[in-house]
Amino acid sequence: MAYWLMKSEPDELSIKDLAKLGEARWDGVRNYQARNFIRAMAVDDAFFFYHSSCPEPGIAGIARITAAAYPDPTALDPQSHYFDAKASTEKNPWSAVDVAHVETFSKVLGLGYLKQQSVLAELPLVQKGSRLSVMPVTAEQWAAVLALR
DNA sequence: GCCAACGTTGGC
DNA sequence: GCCAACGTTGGC
Repeated sequence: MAYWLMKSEPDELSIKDLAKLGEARWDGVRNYQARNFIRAMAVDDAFFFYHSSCPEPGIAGIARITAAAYPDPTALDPQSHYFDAKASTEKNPWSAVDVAHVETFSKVLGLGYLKQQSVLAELPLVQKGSRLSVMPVTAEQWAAVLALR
């Protein structure tokens, strides 16, 4: 089992939204590096749910993968914000996974706080200029963040 | 709203 | 293949 971190704008999907829904499709990833990580995910992999572009950026909880990567339908939907005119049913370069809520942290672990943790120094999230929205997390990093809850 | 940093596009 | 211009991300 592998560990990951994925960013979501809480205006679009927050950890509370996911808790209410139980399960959701994680779509709209439009970056090849992030997509490759999406494709490497397996059912029951866990990930940190990160809130980005919001008043309190940080890790808000945990979710898990319930369906491995499949073609992202939003790329084919002209009504979607994530529509990609170059994508087709036969050739859709984008992938989505299904996810389920596991845990909402009692407090958001803020980005500034995470940056203070030396054990997380290698995590792209805390590195200057990194905009990667899906990234792998090592077992050591995973355990370290759990201990901060 | 600002802006640094990155990714993508497209001319050559 | 290079690289300038542009668009996007995301913290502040």
